[in-house]
This record gives sequence, C-alpha cells and structure tokens, in this order.
Amino acid sequence: MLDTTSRMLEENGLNPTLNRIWVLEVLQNSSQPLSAKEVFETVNTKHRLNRVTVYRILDLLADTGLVSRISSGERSYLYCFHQTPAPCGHCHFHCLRCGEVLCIENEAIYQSEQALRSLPLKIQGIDIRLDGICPDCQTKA
Amino acid sequence: MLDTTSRMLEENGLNPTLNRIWVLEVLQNSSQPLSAKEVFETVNTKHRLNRVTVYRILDLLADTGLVSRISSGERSYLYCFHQTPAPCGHCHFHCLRCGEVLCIENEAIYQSEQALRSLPLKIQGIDIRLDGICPDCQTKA
DNA sequence: CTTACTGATGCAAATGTGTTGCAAAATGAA
DNA sequence: TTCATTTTGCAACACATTTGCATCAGTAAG
Repeated sequence: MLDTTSRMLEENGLNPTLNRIWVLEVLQNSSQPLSAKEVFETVNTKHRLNRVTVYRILDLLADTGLVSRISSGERSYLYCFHQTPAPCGHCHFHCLRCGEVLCIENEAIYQSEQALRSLPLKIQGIDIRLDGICPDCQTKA
Repeated sequence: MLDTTSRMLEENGLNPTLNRIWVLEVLQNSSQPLSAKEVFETVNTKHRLNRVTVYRILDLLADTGLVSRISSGERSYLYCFHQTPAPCGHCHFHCLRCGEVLCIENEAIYQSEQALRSLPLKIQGIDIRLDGICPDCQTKA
C-alpha cells in the first residue's frame, strides 16, 4: 500500500515524503471527501505533523490532479481521491441536516457532465453539489 | 421597484425593512453573483449600515429561498437572485484566471439538472460550478 | 401617553479556515 | 564532507463569517 502510494506520488512529479504518503493514504482510505482539518487530525493521531504541512500537501495534490478539491456547501474545501480519473460521472451530495458529504458515481451524472462540457466555454473542471437530506437523516426524522 | 421588492419580502414572511430592501435590490440589479462584502459595500455607499446586518440579511434571504447561496470556488460564498425559480438551467462559471463568476442559463444545463433530479435522493438544491478560463481572459492571453 | 414586548440593528470581540515569512531539518548532488 | 534544494515546523497574520450583548424601532395593551 505504502509502495503504491509512493509510486503514485513519483509518477506525478512529487517526492514521496512520509507526510505526503500519509496524507494521500488517508484520502484513499476514506469513502467520503474530507476537510483539511479532518485529514490533519486523522494523520496526526498516528504521526505528529503540522497543520500547515497538511494544507501545503493538499494544495500540491490538488494542483497535480491526484485529488480533487471540491466545495462543501459550507465554509471549507473538501478533498477527495478517486480511482477513476474524470470525466467519470462523479458528484457530491451534501446533507443539509447532518452536514455529511457523500460521493456519488452514476450514469445520469456522466450524462450531465457530458452536456456541460459541450457548452461553448473552455471548461477545466466541473463541481456538482447536490443539497438535500441524506437517506440516514430521512429515516431518523 | 421598492414596492415590488417590499412585497416580495412580505410574501416570504419577512418584514420589509429598508436594509432588507436595499440588500435584495442590489442582488436583483446585479447580472453576476455577489459576495457579502460586495453587497455590503454597494449598499453602504448610499445608506450607512453594518457589515453584520448584511450577513444576517443574506442568511435570511438564502433560508427563505429568495436568493441562492453558491460556492465561488474560492473562500467566500456568493449570493445570486434569479427571476425564475429552480430548476431552470442555471449554473455558474468560475474563471480560474481573473476570479470572476458568471451566471449561465442554458438548455444543456436544464437537461443536466433534470438528469440529476432523477437520482434516488431527496434533492433540494443543485449547485453546479464550472471552472475554466472566461472568454475575456482567453482573448487577452 | 406610558409600559411592555418583539424583532432588527450596531458594535466589539471571537472563531474558523487558510496563508505567509522565516529558520531549522532533511534530502540529494558534487 | 560540503553545498544547494526541498520540506517541514512554528508563530504570526489575514480574511470571511459568527456570536454575545446592548440598544433601538415599532407595535399592542393598559
């Protein structure tokens, strides 16, 4: 696992430092997008590192395209690793009640992305956020 | 104009105070989404009011659905008034070079919204942000 | 008119998230 | 080893937004 992650960093022109590997692994192992704070806290329980270092690494990873930086619908960015590179029909559902953000992959979303890419604009990225009430919160209510 | 805006507030259960009318009018008269800071500065040149009041009014307007709060792709929220309520094929283009955010209304976007609403989720809002280089910046480059 | 209540606003201070500058540590090349 | 480059930690900063609290405006009851 460490080897794969390390190789992935090198393939993207980044020195595979331990901090970078830890940050990337946390994102790989999460089924949901995470905030910088969550990434920091998760890594920091195992290996002491600085908050600022996490911000810098997340910027790096986002710039090289290894992870995507998405809007959370709240005040912070979220970072998200996907196996398959875009465009692949990927968007995010933001629960207005509990605040959770879930990744959604789906053919309908793929169609939507295709339609958007056909617009007469130079589009480099698409960030689709759906706001609503997640299945969990619906059953609880 | 003032009357229409005032009535709009009342129809949404809000007392039509002058501050609220001024804030809503600024959003109505803008062709682009505005940040809280921009709204504050615009209103404040004509009528002295407090920064915090603007934040509170924007929250109110967003909660009642009179305006929509969208993600700018940068650190702040943007607020945007539309004549037609969603779903209406409305999304936002964020220029990665100059930072401008433009509203886009288009049939392709309407199709996309429809596709997204067909997902098996309780969706209350859709925020689509396209990142790229705007026509202005493309010609300048 | 006065009192009491409610909602709206202003002001100062705090919070949260992310950034910058700089020095020390780690890494890698000569 | 020595030197240069990259990475990290630390402290301080910057900015957008929020909170607590006092005051003000409008309105209904006495």
